[in-house]
Formats: sequence, C-alpha cells, structure tokens
Amino acid sequence: MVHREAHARRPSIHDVANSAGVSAATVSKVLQGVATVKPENVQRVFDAVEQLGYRVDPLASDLRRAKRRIIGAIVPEFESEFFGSMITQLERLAEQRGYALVAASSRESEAREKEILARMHDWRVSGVVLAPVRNEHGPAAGFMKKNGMTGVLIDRVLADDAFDTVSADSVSASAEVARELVERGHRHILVLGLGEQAATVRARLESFRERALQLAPDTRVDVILSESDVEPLRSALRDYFAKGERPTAVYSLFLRGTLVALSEFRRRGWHCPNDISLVGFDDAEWMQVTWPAIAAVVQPVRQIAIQAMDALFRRIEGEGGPPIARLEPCKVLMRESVGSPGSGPHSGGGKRQ
Amino acid sequence: MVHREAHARRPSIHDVANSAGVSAATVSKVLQGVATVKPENVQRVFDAVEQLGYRVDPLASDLRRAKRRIIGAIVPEFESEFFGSMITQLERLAEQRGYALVAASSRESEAREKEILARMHDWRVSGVVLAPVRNEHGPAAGFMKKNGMTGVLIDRVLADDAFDTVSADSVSASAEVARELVERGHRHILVLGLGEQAATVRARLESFRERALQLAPDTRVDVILSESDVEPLRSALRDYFAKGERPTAVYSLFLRGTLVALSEFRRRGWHCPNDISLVGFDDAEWMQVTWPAIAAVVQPVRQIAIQAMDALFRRIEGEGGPPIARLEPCKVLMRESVGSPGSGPHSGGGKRQ
DNA sequence: AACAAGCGATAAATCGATTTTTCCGTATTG
DNA sequence: CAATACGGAAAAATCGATTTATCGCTTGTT
Repeated sequence: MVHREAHARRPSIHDVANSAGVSAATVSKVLQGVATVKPENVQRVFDAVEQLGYRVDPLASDLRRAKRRIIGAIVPEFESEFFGSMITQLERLAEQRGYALVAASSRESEAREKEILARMHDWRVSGVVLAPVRNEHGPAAGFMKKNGMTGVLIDRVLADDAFDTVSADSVSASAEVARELVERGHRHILVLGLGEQAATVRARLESFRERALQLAPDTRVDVILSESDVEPLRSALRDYFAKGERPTAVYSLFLRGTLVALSEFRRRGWHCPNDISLVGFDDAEWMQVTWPAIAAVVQPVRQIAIQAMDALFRRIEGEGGPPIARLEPCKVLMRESVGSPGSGPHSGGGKRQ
Repeated sequence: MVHREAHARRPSIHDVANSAGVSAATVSKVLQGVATVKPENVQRVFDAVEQLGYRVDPLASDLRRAKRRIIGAIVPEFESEFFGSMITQLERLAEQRGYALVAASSRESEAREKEILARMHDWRVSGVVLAPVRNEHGPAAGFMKKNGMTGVLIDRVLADDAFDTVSADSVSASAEVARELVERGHRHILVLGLGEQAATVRARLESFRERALQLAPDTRVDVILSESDVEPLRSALRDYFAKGERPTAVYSLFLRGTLVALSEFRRRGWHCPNDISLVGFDDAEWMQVTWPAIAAVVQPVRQIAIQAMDALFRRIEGEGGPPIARLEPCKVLMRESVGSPGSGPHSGGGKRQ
C-alpha cells in the first residue's frame, strides 16, 4: 500500500524545490544554467534532481515560454522510401537543435493537409516543414500565410512568394535523362506523369522535351498524364500500347508510374532493355537488385532535409528578407533498364503471362 | 499599426470570455458541452468563438487534465513500406479517438529507443505503441515497466509478462512456406535471417524446419544468420555459393535479406525460378511488378495496427487482467519466383554481369 | 416569514513550468 | 553614519486551459 505510491505521480519542480530546501524559481534557474545561484544551492538542486529522478515537463515548460520547441512535418504519405527517409532526416536535424519533430501524413489529400496544419497551429509549433500534396498554391500554404506561421515548403514546389522552398532540381535531371536517351539513339519516347502537381511535373516534362528536341529535332515525345490517380494512368498506358504505339523508351516522372510501366511491360512480355528502355524519376532500394536494374533519378533527400531545416531555423530565429527558392541537384543513374533501341533480340509482342 | 495586431497573438479562452461577456469557466463549459449553461450564453460564446476564430490549445488543456491526449509510436525505421504503413494506420486510429500520434524512429538502436521512450514519458503520453528493435526484453520495455507507462508491443515480439503484444503469425506462415516449397519438390533449402531479433527469427526458422522435415524427412535446410547488419549476411551468402552449395530454394526471413538474395543471384547470373526459387518474408509493392514477381509472406499491417490500438486504449481506460499475446494471420503469396527444381532451363552458373 | 434547495455563473485554485518583482541582508560609498 | 548598490533567493505573476469552491438569486417547503 505504501510502495504503490512509487508509480503514482512524477515529481514536479516543486518536489525538487522542497527536497532541496529552495524555491521552485531557484530550481528552474539552476536547470537553465543561470549564474546567479550560490554553488552550494546548485549542488543541493542537482542532488535532489538526481535522487528524485526529476525531468522537466517539456510541454509545461513550453507553455510559459512564448514558442514551443516543436517542429511539425507534413508529408503526403509515409509508405515510400523517399518520404520515409525524409522524415528520418528531418527528425534527426530537429533533435540536434533540441526540438521535437511531430510528423503527420496528409494521405494525398489537400483537405487533410489543411486540417493537420490547423492542428499544428493549435499546438503552437515553432515551424513547419510542409511537403504539399499538389503544389505551393494549395490551401495549406494559404492557411500558413494567413495565420503568420513560419514554414518551409519542400519537394513538389517551385518557388513561393511567402515561404522558402527546397526541392530537387528535377528540371536539370530531366534534361539529363533526355540527353542520355537521345544519345543512345532513342527517337520515340513516352513520358508518364501525374498531372496533380501541375507546375513541377510540367517543368520536368518541358525540360525533357526541350532538351530532347534540341539534341535531335526529329524526336517524338509522347505524353500520358493522369490527373490524380494511378489507375487511370495504367489504363491509358494499356490503351496506348494496344493502339500499336511502340516507343523505344519510357521516362516516368514519378515512382508509382515506374511501377505501372514495369507491370504493363510484363503484361505484354516485354523485357528491358531489349524490348524497351525505362528510366524512372525517384530511386528505390529494390531497383538495383532486380534484373535488369532500373535506371533512376536519385533525389538528394539528405540535402533537401538539411537545407529545409536550415532555412526554417533561420526564419524561426527571426531572419528577414525575401523567400529563397533552393534547388538541390539530383543524380541520374543509368542502369541496365536502359539500352539502345534495336540492339537486343526483340521478343516481339506476344508471350503473355 | 493597428492591423499589425492581427497576427500578434492567438485568442485565448479569456479573449473569448471577454468578447462574449462571460467568464472563462463558462466558455470552457460551453465548449465541453456541459448542460448547465443558459442557452443565451451558449450562443454568445459560440458567436465569440466564431468571430475570433478561437481554438483551444490542446497542450494547455492537457496540462490541467491528468492525461494528455497523445499516443507515442516508436518504430525501428521509417523507410520501409511495412513500418510506413504501420505508422499511417496507427495515426488514423489515434485520430479517430481524438488523440494525436507522435511518431519517432529508433533507427535500429536500442539506446535511442530508450531515449525516445524517456522523452515520451516526459511528454506524459497516455500510451505507447512500441515496435522494439530487438525483442520484448530490451531496455525500452524495461523502462516502460519501471515507470508504469501503459503500452503495447508489436512486430518483433512473441509475448510479454507486462504488456500486451500484437504480431504477425510468422510461425504459421513459415510452416506454410515450407509446405509450399517441399510440395513443389524442393529438398535443399537455404534460410536467411537476422539473428538480432532472436526469439522471433528462431521461431520462424524452427517452424519452417519442422514442417519441412515432417513433410519430407530427407530435406536439407541450411541456415545463414547474421547478427545485426546486412553486409555480413551478403558476404556469408557469397561464400556459401562460392563453396559450390546449390540449394534449389531460398527463404529469406526479412525484407532486406530478400534484396541481398536477389542481388547475389544477379551476380551469379541466376534467374528465378529456373535456376533457384525465392520466397521472402514481408511483401513490397515492387515485388509484383518485377520479372519474375517475387513470392512473399504478406504481413497483416492493418490488422496489427487495429489490434494494437484496441488493446492500448483498453489499458488506457483502465482495463485490468493479464497481458494478452495476439497473433494475426499472414497471407502467403506464391508468385513466379517459386517453381519446381529442375523444371526450367538451367543457366548454369556463369554469365556474370 | 424563514430556511433549504437548486440553478447559473463567477472567482479562485490548479496543472508544471518560467519570468518578473520584491525583499532581505551585506558591502560600498560619500 | 546614513544612503545606495548589489548579490542571492523567495514570492508572485504568467502561460492557457480545467475544475472546484463560492456566491447571488429564485423557487419551494413548512
């Protein structure tokens, strides 16, 4: 009955104060390293803290301070390697600065994105790293603006007039992919994309097309865009192939598009790179162990996270000036899924399943 | 100068009280739906809330209430599909009950796991869903026990004497994989595993071996275990093949092992299923679009999340009784990477790169 | 007419910290 | 020797809510 009390309540700063025979104010000062405390009392406080196993309640502490040492992070989903390691990096960087990272997923919904943002505002987070579902003009960014929140936009963004932005330089990367493909002799290339993220996707696409035509004006670039979902893309691609279209290479502007392309190739019994070449935007661990290994544009996750946190903390610390749009260079890994058209034995079209 | 105030400070409950001409206590009661308030005042409060755009500060609110409406979730990593969708599900379920989910990754470190747990304890979370790095006997679970935290252990656990556990029934699944392989005629099977998670892995392994030998006593089951890292496993596997060992099937007990197996097959120019069959524990989206599609044991992520949250909230609401160890059934998807030994044209051993 | 009961609402206490103000000695200064 | 300065610590205010205690007023009972 007596021992049961052990688990009852965590010691508060007052318990420490009592135990050390000083006031709560003094305890607080000691723990924050304020110099105007007698060494003897400092020792008594530390002893009491040790003996009671006291730890500051960060939420109560933050309640009194104006800002809370919490950073919010919002990503469209947790399932992909890209956002997964993004969150990991952001978490690491926030902790390094003594902040806690609270992550949430918008599950590809702009409505939810705004809800989460409102919740984070309720939490009085110091700042937010937002990877918007669509682009920098969504309702979430508007909410942040309206409520004077400090934040940084990443990934599916180009530039914004209110917030710093950090994203992969997918435009240069796409041009490089174009060069790689054209130089290998490809003159009929299909590009797959998701229209949702309007500006970003369009920029990638235009950059790709421009470079391709610049290097070989007779290049034919077909495009299949799906508005928001992947399934329409799959059926559009199926129709496209069924019509007899036969590009020699496919460039997918997003990861799931790469999966769709691969599965459609399978359906038709085509193999990379002999029957068709494939490059995907966004890398994944499995891409280098399959046969063939899939060529991919690797996004600089770590760099994006570092730059984003850097910019965010600058703003938190009150730095002014116009918003900065940062682009981090990608790496293009040309793996075995890319070859020259007609270099290998075509397997024709048949041999389903 | 006047309008600048707009962004200055969020309205507090006192601002609402002033604006509505009532006391803060009344505002609080109205917002919590207490009946003993005059309808007229209810209306005034709602009007003021609306007009000021007031929202309660959940952290301040939780400070006064005993428990905070926060659930902590700790997973070994964010990068994998498995834990990614686990977090997504847990987030969804916590929000459904009006709780916020705060997720953190232990990055496969038991030390960090304990640190995070301590931090969550500092936050006074109502409960924790812990996916331990190693198993249920780690320091983190000990910490939870010692501090009287309420929590549920998931994934790499069997059963615990203090906490409810929920995990995939990998034992039955492994037995089923054994059956599938033996029935197809495999008599020499290599199993790959990570020793770190001792009990879980051992259980899978034993169950597999037992069923295999029961169905065909002449079956040879080789085992390669690596303690904690993947690279040693890779080199062990390389040595194993270099020695001339030639199993007809490989069963990997964890996802990255499946990747290692695939990449070693590539090195040697072996193709599934003609040269060797492959089954992996843990499914991933890409496995069904590669050629061949990779056979896998699919863990019931959603079910695990649901059961874990269910158990957790039961404990939070004070339900007593001994801890329950729950097992959720897996699905075994035999895809194209599995065939019968010697059924296809062997490509021998050469043809590297 | 006096007192208890009940309703609605407010004032005050509380949660666990930080920050500002006040206060009490001691030391310095003119 | 009186006046001021200062170091160190306690007391009190504060953050933004919830909860308890209290109060004034109406209604009902005897």
